Amino acid sequence: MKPTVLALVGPTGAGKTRTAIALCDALGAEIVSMDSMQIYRGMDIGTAKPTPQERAQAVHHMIDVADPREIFTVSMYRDMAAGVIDGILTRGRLPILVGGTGLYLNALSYEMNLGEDGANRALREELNAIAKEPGGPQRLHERLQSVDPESAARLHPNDVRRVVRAIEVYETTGRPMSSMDGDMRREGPYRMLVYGLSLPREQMYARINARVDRMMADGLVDEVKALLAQGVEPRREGGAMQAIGYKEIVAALRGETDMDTAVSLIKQSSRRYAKRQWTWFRHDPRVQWFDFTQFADEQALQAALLARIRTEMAQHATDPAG
RNA sequence: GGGUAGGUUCCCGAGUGGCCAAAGGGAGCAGACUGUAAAUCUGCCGUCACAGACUUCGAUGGUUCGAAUCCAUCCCUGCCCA
Repeated sequence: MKPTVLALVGPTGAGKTRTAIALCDALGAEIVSMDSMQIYRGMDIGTAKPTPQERAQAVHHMIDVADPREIFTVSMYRDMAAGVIDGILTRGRLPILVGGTGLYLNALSYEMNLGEDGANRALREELNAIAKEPGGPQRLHERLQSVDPESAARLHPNDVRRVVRAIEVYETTGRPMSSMDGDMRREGPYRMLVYGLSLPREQMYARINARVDRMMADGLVDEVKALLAQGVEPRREGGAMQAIGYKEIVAALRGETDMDTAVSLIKQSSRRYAKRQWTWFRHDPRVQWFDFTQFADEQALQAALLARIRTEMAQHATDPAG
């Protein structure tokens, strides 16, 4: 019988952090953060990382485990988080995945073929160089077409990143990525119970805007300065500085925009990000949604969520097919 | 009061007689997503009974087979002179 793992997902600002903490005591659970940016040390304000006080209320994992000067990837996340989850289970506790990075949830949910071959950096750079030439994206797409027509048909020629990765997979494994589809869809080692927190679009956007203002008041600019002083590269593709709230402040610090513009850009990207998360999770059939407007207050929602979790865990325990 | 530059679809901004529902960008909306994922990519974007029709380019009137584009008057805005 696969061990049960809980997941609490939803767009930014939906209240995942607080709700998860409230759940932990009652369930004997430990939080495994599922956030691609809270991973990095020194990025606290802009990522809305749980505060020290919050972290004292429940055990948190997968926060501050990466150096912002390094690039932390999905597969690294998957490997490290899997170890953490197994440790929690071994201690007889319940892991609860909390965060808004959909890809990370899937990496833990399915046997995604991430781990077999490391990124082929040299080849990737070579392909990326081709992509920058005029007509390059088209030529890359044609190249993929000749070795993996199925993936090529799936990918838009402008989707350079994915085209490059598909070529890379073929070149390094000798197998087209599309032939691995079956492997990648296979269920992973855990039985996932996924819950989603949501609220109406307007409220969500209003909360995001307010949260960004609070981040500025809390010293986001200084936080970014500290990261830069520490040697974090401001312009690298990938890694910490592509985080919303950080790249915009960097631009302002360099005088490319003024601070007011930066703040409104942060709000805007955050809203769009929330929309993308919403799109992602809404299309995940496993998610059971809890909308804040359907409950009198936060406590009522938490109580309902807790009741649902208990019911489903009990069912699972008695389900021989489980 | 005089001069001057202008008023274009949610915003910015092309367009100077037909090829214009009107380039391009932004915003917005929708979608995708398998080792960068808070990233990246895609589609839609005047209205409708949608292979067509209808209403738009400050307002009104005019020239013309035909106008966002030409003319007249008016309204408004920026700048300069008084």
